[in-house]
Amino acid sequence: MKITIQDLADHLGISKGTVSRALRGYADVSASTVERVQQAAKELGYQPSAVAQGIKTGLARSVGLILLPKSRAASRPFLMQFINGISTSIAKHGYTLTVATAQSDAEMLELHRDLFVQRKVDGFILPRTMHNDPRIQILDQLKAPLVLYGQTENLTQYSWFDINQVECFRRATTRLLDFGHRRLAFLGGDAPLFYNSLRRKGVEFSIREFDQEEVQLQVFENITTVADGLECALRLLQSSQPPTGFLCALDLSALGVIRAIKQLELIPGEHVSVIGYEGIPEGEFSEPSLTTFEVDQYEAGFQCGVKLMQLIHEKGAKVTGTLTMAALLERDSDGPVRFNSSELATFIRNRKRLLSSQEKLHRMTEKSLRN
Amino acid sequence: MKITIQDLADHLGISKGTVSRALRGYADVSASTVERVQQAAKELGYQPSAVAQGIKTGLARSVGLILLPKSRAASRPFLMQFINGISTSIAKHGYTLTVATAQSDAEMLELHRDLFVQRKVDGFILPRTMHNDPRIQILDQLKAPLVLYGQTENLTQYSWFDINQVECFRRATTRLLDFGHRRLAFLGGDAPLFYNSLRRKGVEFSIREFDQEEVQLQVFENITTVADGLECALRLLQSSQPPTGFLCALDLSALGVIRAIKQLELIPGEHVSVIGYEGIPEGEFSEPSLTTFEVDQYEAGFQCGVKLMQLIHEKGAKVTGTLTMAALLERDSDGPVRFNSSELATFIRNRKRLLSSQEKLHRMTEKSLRN
DNA sequence: AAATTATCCGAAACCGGTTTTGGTAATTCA
DNA sequence: TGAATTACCAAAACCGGTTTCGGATAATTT
Repeated sequence: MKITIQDLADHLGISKGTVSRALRGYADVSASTVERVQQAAKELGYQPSAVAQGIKTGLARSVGLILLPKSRAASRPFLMQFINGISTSIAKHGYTLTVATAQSDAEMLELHRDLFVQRKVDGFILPRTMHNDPRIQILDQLKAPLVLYGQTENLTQYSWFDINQVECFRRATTRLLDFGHRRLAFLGGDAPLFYNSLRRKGVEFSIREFDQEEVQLQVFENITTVADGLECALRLLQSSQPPTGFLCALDLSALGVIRAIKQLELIPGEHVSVIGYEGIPEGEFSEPSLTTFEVDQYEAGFQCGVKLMQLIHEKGAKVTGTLTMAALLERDSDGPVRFNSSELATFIRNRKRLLSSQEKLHRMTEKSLRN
Repeated sequence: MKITIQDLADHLGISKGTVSRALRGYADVSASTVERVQQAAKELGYQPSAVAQGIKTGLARSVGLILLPKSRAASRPFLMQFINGISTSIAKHGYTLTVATAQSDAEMLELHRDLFVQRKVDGFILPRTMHNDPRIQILDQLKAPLVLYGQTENLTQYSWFDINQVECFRRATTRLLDFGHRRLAFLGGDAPLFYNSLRRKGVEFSIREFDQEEVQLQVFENITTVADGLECALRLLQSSQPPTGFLCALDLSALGVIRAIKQLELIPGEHVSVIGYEGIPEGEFSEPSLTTFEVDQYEAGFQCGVKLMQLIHEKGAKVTGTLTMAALLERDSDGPVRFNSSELATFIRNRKRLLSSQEKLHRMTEKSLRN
């Protein structure tokens, strides 16, 4: 069924070495022979086995991407686009993407080692970089080419691609400060991941630049889901000194904050401001729509793929780092401060007290409308 | 750097054939030699090259999954879990998952052919089955093992896994009918995909079973996003005979419908009922929470992987089909009918007229609360 | 003790390619 | 016209494994 190079050679009455050299573009094959071979290859549908090629070249023509789907619920909305970017860029070199999942950190490290030692992949893309990322240590030992999606320590030794998240959060924070907010909360994401400290750093930079002592910042970590954001914001807003502005490391937690604000009968973007990061589609349709930074995950994957191809193919290629900016989507979940923290606290307390009377009013309205 | 079987043989002072037979568990190797070889392999970190193994066995030990990320915005929230399921089940056989993306239907078909002919994969998992799926035709010609995630024509010839979507939508529809809804809308998804006709069929089955003539159904297709659902529902609800119950092929469009209902100042689950399908996380946190069917994408991927491994490894393995049920999450977006279609139409018209007066009232309330 | 059988392993063939080597025929050059 | 290139291709080695084959040794059987 599957046609081999020997079949093709027999069919043409020439040696398989010549067939190979013809297809690989060696100079010592006559133009006419090259023509005949290519023609026959097309007719018979011959394509060399990547497996057999790999044995001599030492390359598997595949790059590895290992994912850690911690909880079953964890959905990564942009995985598709990230994969698409990688796949598109490496396809130009005849490469494919090998994806595997690990259920624990230990298994993840083992998988990296095994895939490379078994020569199933020629290199790796490492998403979600951690502090002192253990994957890097292992792959360094094996001298495996790698590209980081995200930053880490010792950045000059590796190729990497990242969004300038420090700058994003500096800008987001300055935006809220310019709006007049003085009491802010930063809801950080996964603490062990490097991005988290970058985003936090951006917030702190901005506040330091602003150098007005009255600015206050509360920092939280591991707020990664809508539920987390909802719970955290509810608690903060009902405290004696609620923040009037929320900087969220993740859109998901920002959506939770918006929900909390609405749950307290406040208006997001008016009474309390929220800014997210990532640009998930739900942010566009939430009420109000979410001010956030739009990250182009396709581009991220594409660039990582390009860099990895360089490392693998260009001998003596130097490692490169790239930092790009995400676009700020100025939408409706933030705006000029209306109450300062104390006023907001009072407002929320009163709201609560009068909630029942308002409900009564609302029910009256309902009834009058129905009749 | 990388240690080969020859290195290992030299180190032990035996032939590489014996090393190979020892590691592959042949009977004609003494227990002591097997022990020595395994020990040395572990010490030296030897693992056979999958590439070199593949040339003799003819297997790449990888399965293909080709994705079509039509638009850049298309996020598949459950891709991660689906991949996780596949990867986990095939890892038991030493297999990995090769993922590639195509930008057009033609490129997708080409990719299937190329990956198999180049022996980069031993078989495929085909998600999102279509009517007369062209992928199947191509892979049949190549005699490539395949497993469908979803159904299609000629089902007895292939291994497949699917949710019983007919039954899900039959149940959802009967639920609305039992709630007293008599005017229904079905918002279908991607028309060319097979699932769409199944879900519609379930709705129609239920209505036929119910055999009351006064039940009316409107059917729409290609409603795949929140925006689509919002737009479609807004239009329908403002018509002269609005549906009181919406059956949505996708959670995303159901969320759009909920938004439309709220936009018209109606209460989802009271004035209008909505049922979705898929179980995306946002459905749990929407207001009201979305009644929907929860699909276990991990399990789907896992079963597809298991079936494909059977086809590849068990000679003469028979194809198998599996149909499972998704769990109905009874949440708050549906309930007993309150108005029939005509009443609802009147209600919506009046609402609109009185909206300004209500707003006035609302602003008054606001003011009184603030003071 | 001789013949037979098991046990174990080395040697070699093989998988499907790539790359090197070497030889023949056609050209070019002196 | 003879020598030196050049152009082209067959043959063979090689990549890192697996698998077959056959032989030497040890263990049984007769």
